[in-house]
Amino acid sequence: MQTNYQYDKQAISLDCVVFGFDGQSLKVLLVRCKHFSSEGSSIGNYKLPGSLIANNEDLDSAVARVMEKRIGMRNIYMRQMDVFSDPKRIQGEDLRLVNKHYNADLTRIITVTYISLVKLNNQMVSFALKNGAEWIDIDSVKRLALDHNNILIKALNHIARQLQQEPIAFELLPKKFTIRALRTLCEAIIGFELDSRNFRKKVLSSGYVIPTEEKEVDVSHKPALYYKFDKKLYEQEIKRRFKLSLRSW
Amino acid sequence: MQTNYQYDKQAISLDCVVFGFDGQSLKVLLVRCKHFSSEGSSIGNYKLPGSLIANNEDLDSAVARVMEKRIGMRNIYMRQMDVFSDPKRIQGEDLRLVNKHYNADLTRIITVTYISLVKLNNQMVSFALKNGAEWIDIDSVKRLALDHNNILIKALNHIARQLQQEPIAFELLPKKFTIRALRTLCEAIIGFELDSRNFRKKVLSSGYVIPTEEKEVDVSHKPALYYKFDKKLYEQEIKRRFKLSLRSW
DNA sequence: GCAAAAGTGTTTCATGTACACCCATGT
DNA sequence: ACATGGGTGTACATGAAACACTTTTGC
Repeated sequence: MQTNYQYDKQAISLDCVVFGFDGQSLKVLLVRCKHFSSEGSSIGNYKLPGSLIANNEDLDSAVARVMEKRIGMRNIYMRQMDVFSDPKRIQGEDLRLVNKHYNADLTRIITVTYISLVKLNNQMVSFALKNGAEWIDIDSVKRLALDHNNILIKALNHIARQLQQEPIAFELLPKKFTIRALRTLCEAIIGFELDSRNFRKKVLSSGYVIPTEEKEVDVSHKPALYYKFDKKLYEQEIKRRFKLSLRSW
Repeated sequence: MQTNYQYDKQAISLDCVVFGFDGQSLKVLLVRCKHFSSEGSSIGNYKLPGSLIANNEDLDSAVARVMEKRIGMRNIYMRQMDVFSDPKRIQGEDLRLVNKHYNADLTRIITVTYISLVKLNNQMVSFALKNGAEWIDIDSVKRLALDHNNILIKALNHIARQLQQEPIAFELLPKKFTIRALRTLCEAIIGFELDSRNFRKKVLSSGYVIPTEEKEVDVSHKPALYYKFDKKLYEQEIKRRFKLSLRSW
């Protein structure tokens, strides 16, 4: 392979895997891409929301810009995941369509992927539909544009691991939630069932999931208490555990 | 802020934090940057090894290329860390010097950072010196070029976390090592001391640190056995634990 | 009364932590 | 003999896993 030292035909893009939870199942925000599709292109009906990076913006701002457009909010949870840099990840007809869309003449695009987590509600579902996007059940995702299926799979693995270390679940839940909702969410992310009794104990012994005064209503079983996540207590816990772990290993 | 949609003056670079361990202390590979320094530039005497990305190479190949140049080997441990994308991370005189060096006309550079781990020996120390680089003790690192101090600090935190999850320590140790060497390395990375007796038990109970027949010689205390890391056994262990964790939480 | 999920308690076992003590070597 | 680190063993606390049992609701 001959090394090509031309630096000015490359662009950086971002692609964002936005997860949402509606109390039942884990969903991902996908954008319909009729503009892109054409004969000879591998681009399917859906892609992840994303954008090229403008010259004077940093990645976090660019993600906020895309989120504003697609879900109408800026202040949501987002974290960098990975960089996909295979020079052949977009080429041929796909590359031509992208260049046409952005009025550019690029030879390759490196993409930085992000993960976002949002508390899903009906308003957001209709906002997405009005803006060319759709919340699709994780288990029903079909062929996506470009290498976006790869990115989605990596993102799912990523949050499954992260879930065991950081309190990301609460980014996906409403302020008040039942232990059952939390468990259903965790099960949806990790892909297998948990013992509800041990799960409850583990969660409550964490010290930062706090009961409220409210109960479920109109359920055909014993109504569950609603709980909330106390971020300040969480941060105190983290500090306390860190100190303990300093003593010895 | 006005969004500037010019996409062709951006470049992607990589910067690599290469850690090495010589049995005593943790070191990082730094490159002397006399070419870059000038009045008005924030670029100091040292920077992390790195490069712009050529049009037809992916990031992993580019890292391998840089490693070949700086330490004379391609097949070493390397993993992507983070992307630094602040448009102002390189500007003014710094940017001018970079453009001059690469004969380019860029307005901003986004950098993808990598972490590499190598088994350090005397040959490598002299190879580095011959090639404009130097292995510097982690505790003695001064002001680096651009935002490279930030990158180094993030990398250190990153491996300290990673150490508790993955067997990265063995990438930094020779094939045969004493438990003490392993502990000294871990202490250097996490920054505090560990109980030697419990550490030994934890390591040996892992199942994949295996005693050899050899002992230390010429030490003024009971000579320690040399051990080795068995990667195959490690992978079996991982699978076994994964199965266990599937049962319940 | 029955189904369904909430919520409590108990037993068992594995792992982490602290620390006492003996062993082999060079000086 | 003694200093130094290697190596073994033990006691205690903490937490995970499995599972029995009671409680509260709608039907």
